[in-house]
Parts: sequence; structure tokens; C-alpha cells
Amino acid sequence: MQAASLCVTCPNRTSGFCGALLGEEPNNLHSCDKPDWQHYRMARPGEQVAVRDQSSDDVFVICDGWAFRYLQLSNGRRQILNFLLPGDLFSVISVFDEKFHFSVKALTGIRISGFGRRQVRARCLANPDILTTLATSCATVSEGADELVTALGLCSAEERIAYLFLHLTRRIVERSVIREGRYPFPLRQQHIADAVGLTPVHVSRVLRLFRDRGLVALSEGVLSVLNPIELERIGSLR
Amino acid sequence: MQAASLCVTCPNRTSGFCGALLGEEPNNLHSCDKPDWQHYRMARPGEQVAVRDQSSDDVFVICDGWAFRYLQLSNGRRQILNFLLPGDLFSVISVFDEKFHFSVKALTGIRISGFGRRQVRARCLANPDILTTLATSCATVSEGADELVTALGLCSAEERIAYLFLHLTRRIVERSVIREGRYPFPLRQQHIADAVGLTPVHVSRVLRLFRDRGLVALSEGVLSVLNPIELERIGSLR
DNA sequence: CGGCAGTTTGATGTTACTCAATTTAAGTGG
DNA sequence: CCACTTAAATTGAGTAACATCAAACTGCCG
Repeated sequence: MQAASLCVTCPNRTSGFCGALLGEEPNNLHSCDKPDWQHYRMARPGEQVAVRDQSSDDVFVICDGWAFRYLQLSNGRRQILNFLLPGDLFSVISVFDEKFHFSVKALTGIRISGFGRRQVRARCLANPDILTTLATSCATVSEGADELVTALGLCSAEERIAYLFLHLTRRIVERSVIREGRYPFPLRQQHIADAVGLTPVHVSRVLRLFRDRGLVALSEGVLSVLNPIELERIGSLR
Repeated sequence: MQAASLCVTCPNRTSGFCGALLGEEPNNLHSCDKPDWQHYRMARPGEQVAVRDQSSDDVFVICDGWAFRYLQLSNGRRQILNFLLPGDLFSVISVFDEKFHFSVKALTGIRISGFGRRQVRARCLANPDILTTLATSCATVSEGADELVTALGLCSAEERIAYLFLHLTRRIVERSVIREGRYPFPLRQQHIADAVGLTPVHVSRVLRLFRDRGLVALSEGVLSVLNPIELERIGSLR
């Protein structure tokens, strides 16, 4: 086991699954030590970090940057299932199942952490708190999937995009302090299109509408929410 | 604890979550005995059996008949999230979370079983096999949700309906023997519409096309798959 | 027979897609 | 600093898919 001079382990160990998993080390490791059943890697923007049907002995958590989970069809189109933010497990399922049923790509440059599944499972079974964290995470993801299904099934283009913005800004707020309604937002219009089931062309038109109406403005990786009340009115699945 | 003359407990105890949960009773109950932390109820077709945001101390399993899980918007439209077949948990999450984030309605007449959450959780923690079953169930549901998102996001009306038929017929086959491609199928066109995000009118038109092409025919609660290869070609998310 | 729920059909309208051209922005190398 | 390249975003015109509205039809049940 190596002692690192820089904190190379998951910086989110104090909260979420990562924290629950590592927080209770029996030998009381310093927060910057890395157990030997954890390792990590980096990926550049756009790099594929997991492929459908691939097997892995590790459970992955994203430590830094943004990624997304998606399914791709043979006609080339892909559906983004959700975005992975720092602290997110690629999938709760991966704790129990070694095979991915989806693919993952880096959106920005990212750092990810892999934990040996054997050890993760052992800790889950030994410590009900970890299991509870896992269950909570499962509930959040599952509820998110159900909401996305509803948005895609029932909502117009404007509503879907507004929904995406609301959903993501809430998740961003959980992780950092936001001032003046400006959120870091590294998605290209293509990603928005793939996430809400529209074409990039149409996304561009809807964003223009939003901008003209003083609702939100998206540029240079920053999403400015100018009229949060109206955005909520349009995009909340009420 | 009562000894029943008829098997009133979940008939699916031999497989799936229900089986795992009840199969390992320490005092070796006869398969028709019902532990006092289980109770059951019936519901008529169309009856609402769970409401969004409702809390319950029980974890529910559907024993007999069909139901569906859905989200409803204030404009009256609803999105069906999935169909519940005998042996299905309403939701894996409900083992850990007491609140539903969705509603449930009976499609046919149904019988459902409620298990005390406290006891279910205790058994899950005590017996890794039950937990594994739960995890498997979680994986199946989660994968299903991801596929539905993809179908709604990327596929045409024909493809979505074909996908629904494929998905459901596979699940039906797991539970009973099917002859000559005739599946019990209690959905109205309205349900199909709500499940795949279309209007009933358009569903009717697509079904007519399918019928005219000798693909599938749907009438009187029976789905006849006449050309399974072509159906697969259209509806598989390849 | 009348009433009702579900389905079918036609006519018309709207939303979002497709195709193609143009503009903008961000490098990159001379 | 300026051509040149490339990826992303924008805009317009035409089209396809699906929604909406309304009317007719079917089977079923009292």
C-alpha cells in the first residue's frame, strides 16, 4: 500500500457512496491514503471509458469532471441515459453484476476510481450503512430514469430541454456553490439532443427561443439561468 | 399464524424475490402457510392500488394478474413506466424507502401480497442470497428503464410499439408456456399509447398497419405474433 | 332497444426532422 | 498577425411523422 503525497483518491469520500465505502477503514487511514483495492485513471474529453457488454472486476466512481452513460443503436444514433458527476457510481448494478449494459464516455477530462468488486461487496455485506447509501443511490437513479421516461414520452421539445436544465442544475448545486444563476455546463448541443431525443438542429432553435425570451443562455460551457421561475414552470414534470 | 386450505400466499415463491424471501423459513413452513408479516389484498381492473408520495410499511409483490406503474402529470396525461406481472415487486426501492415515487393501477383483476418492510430488510441483511435476488431484480428493472428511455428517445411509433410487444412477450414467456405465438395481453390501446408516448388514435393506425402486413394481430386480450422475425427486426433496439 | 367504452377512420394542423448552405469560434502553422 | 482548417452553431426551405378534432362504427351489457 502506497502513501501518496497528493490526494489521489476520490475527493468525494466524505459524502455519497465513495465516502461510505472508504470512511470506515478499520485501520483508520489518513484521508489521502489509497487502499490497494482501489486504483484510478484519467480520460480525455470524448474518450470512451466503458463499452456495452464489457466485463470488469471493478466498480467505478467518477472523481472529477463529467461523463455520460449511453446506449447506441446500429444506425449510429445514441441515447444518453444520464450524466455522471463527481461522486457518481457508473451504475449501482455494477456492484453486483460484472457486465455493463451501457457504454460510458468522458464529456470533459475526467478522473475515475475503480474499486475491486470483491472488496466492495464484502464491505456492503459487512456494513449496513454502506448498503443503505447504495440503496439511496439506487433510488435516486431509478427515480431519475422514470422521470426521463416521462419527459420523453409526454413532453414537447421545449419542456424536455427545460427539464434537462432543471435536473442538471439541481445536481450541480448539490456539489458546489452557484452564484448569479451561472452553472458550469460542458454539454455541446449534440449532447443535449442525444439526452432528450431531439436533433441538434432543433435543439439550436429551442435554445434560441429560450435566449430570446430571456429564459436561459448557454455559451462557453456556462449555463446562465435568467428566469428560474419560468424555467421551472416549463420544465418541471408537474 | 393461520394454516390456509388454499394457497393464498404468493404462488411465485419458488422463483424470484418472493421465492428467495420465503423459501428459507427457519421452521420450514409448508409452502402454503403464510407468515404473520405477510398479508394480501385483491383489486379490480382499473383500481388504483398505490398513489405517488404515499407511504407504506409494506413491500408489495404482485401475485396474480397484471398491473402497471406510472407517473401522472397535472395535464391529465400519464406515462406508464412498466407493467407488473406475477412475481414482480412494485419496486426494488420500496425495500429501503417507504415512499412511492410513482402510482400503481391494476390492469386486470389482481392479487397482491404485502410483506412487512422491517422483516424483509432483516432477511435481506441476514441472507446474502435474498440480497442477490434483489440486486438481480434491480438490474433487470434498471436495464428495462434504460431501454425504454432509448426507445422513446430514438425510435418511431412502429418501432416503439414493436419494442413493447417484444419486451412483454419475452416476460410472458418466462412465466408460462406459449403455443402458436398467442400471448395473453390485457392492454387496451390506451395503455399501449401511455406506455410508448403516443396517442391512442395513432396506436390504432399502427396496429392496423401491423395487422395488414401480417405482423401481429391484437384482439380480445390476445396478442398473436404472426411474423416474429419481422417483429424482432423492427422492435429490437439494435 | 339504448347506452357505453373502445376502436376505427378521415380531415386538418403542428411539431420536429431532413437537407443544405452559411456563420461563428477556436485553433494551428506559417 | 494572418490565412487556413476544423468543429460547432445557426438559419432557411421543404417534408414526414404524429397530434388533434370530430364523426362513425363495433361489441357488449343491462
